[in-house]
Amino acid sequence: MAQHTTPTGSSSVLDQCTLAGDVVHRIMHIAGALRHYQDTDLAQLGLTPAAARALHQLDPDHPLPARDLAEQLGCDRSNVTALVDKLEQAGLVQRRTDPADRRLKTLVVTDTGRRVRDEVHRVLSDSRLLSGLTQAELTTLRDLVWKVSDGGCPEEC
Amino acid sequence: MAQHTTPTGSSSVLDQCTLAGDVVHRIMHIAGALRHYQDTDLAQLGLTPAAARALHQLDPDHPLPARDLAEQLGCDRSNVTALVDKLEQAGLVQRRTDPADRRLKTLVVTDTGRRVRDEVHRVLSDSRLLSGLTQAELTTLRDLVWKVSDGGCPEEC
DNA sequence: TATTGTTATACTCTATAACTATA
DNA sequence: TATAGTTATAGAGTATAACAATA
Repeated sequence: MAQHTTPTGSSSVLDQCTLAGDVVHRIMHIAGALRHYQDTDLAQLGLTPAAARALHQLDPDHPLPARDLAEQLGCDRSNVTALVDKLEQAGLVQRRTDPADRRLKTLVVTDTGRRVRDEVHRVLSDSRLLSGLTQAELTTLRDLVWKVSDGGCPEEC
Repeated sequence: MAQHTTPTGSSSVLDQCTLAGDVVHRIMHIAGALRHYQDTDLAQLGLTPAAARALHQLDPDHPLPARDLAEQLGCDRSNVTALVDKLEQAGLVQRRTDPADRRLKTLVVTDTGRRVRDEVHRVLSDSRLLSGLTQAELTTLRDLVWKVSDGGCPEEC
């Protein structure tokens, strides 16, 4: 890290308490707690967080080339190799060379992988942290987070 | 990772669409996007994410022993050493041995550190992702996330 | 030539264990 | 003996660059 000199006249204003900034801080705090619970539970399934999320992204009914998994995970192709290595060694995924384009290796979820993936999904959907909200509050919160993440209509699900 | 055998009779039920589970997924998605923006902006300040968050935790007006910073960051003492090394090399923080207990080293934020910390705070409060919400929706969202994170009353801030 | 998957390599973040200097 | 900070080390995650096989 380089020696730091004073940036252009930054004010010392502490706008800690803007409404939106406060929401951002709280969301990050909640997400951190959620991730902590998730990672602990994923470890009990014998999976590292990244491997579990890779398995979760795979669709058992529509095998995917590794390139596409990398894109879905938002990481480089080179990382997928190690993740799939782990999943393959655990018997959850199989690599199959695509006969139509032998450069591609499609990732097939095994029967065991299917079951573990369901458990991973359960872990990633665990909502014990939201248990303090009423059903009405949950619905309101869902609509708001959907609006933020711009995911379309909640009814589609 | 160990060879995986079938766990106890797990159902193949796809409860992807429970209300609360959906909210959890969305929160994680939003938090990931927020973190992506934050880490990019923090890098432009010449700071790694962890170093920036360490600086952010420090109170310029109330120097803190490294042990307490570790606790606030939720990580081990041993990691704080490297983080503070970076901050000290960047001229943002100084280590001072506590004369009352020479085992302690208190972390003093320099004048430059104060200014950079303000910028870090601005980055961590950046709410461009929430710009699609009305003021009323923001207020509702704040109340809900406060209730989830059980942080007390919003008015205190 | 361009693309896929792989390998080699490096950096960040985090944890554990052992060491030191203080108390 | 107990605690604070440090060091050494290891694992996980992610990135870039170069390579072999294939298109």
